[in-house]
Amino acid sequence: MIKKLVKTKSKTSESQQRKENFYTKVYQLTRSIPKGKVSTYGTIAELAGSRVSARMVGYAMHTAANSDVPCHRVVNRNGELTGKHHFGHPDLMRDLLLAEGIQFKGESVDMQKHFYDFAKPSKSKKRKSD
DNA sequence: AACGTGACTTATT
DNA sequence: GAATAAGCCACGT
Repeated sequence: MIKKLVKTKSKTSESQQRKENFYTKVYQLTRSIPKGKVSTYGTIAELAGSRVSARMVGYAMHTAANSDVPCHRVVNRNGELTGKHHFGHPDLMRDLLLAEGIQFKGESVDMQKHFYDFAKPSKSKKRKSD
């Protein structure tokens, strides 16, 4: 513990760091999704920061759309390809997922088979009976 | 700097 | 059970 108050910079950096950290986590988590699996915004949001809203995850994706982040493996809690319209072509996302071996249910991903739980237990965390 | 918008989710009506 | 409201936080105008 040599120095802990080296706040030479303004506090602005702090908030900036926080959000960058959040994005980074989101990227990491998204990248850690194995091929043939998908995850949801809510899950990632919780793992990236239990306080952040799932919306930010989507935003992070948009920001990371140019990175190596497989955004197509991230869908909403309903398994719907909500962000398909952001891939350049509405059908591109579905194509990518299909190429990964992911099965579809109409316009949505078959979550029951492809929902990737990063570290969550087999049982839902707060979902009721579901 | 206020306002609107958005790749979400949950609760209420 | 579909429609509406509200919470969430960052970003562009």
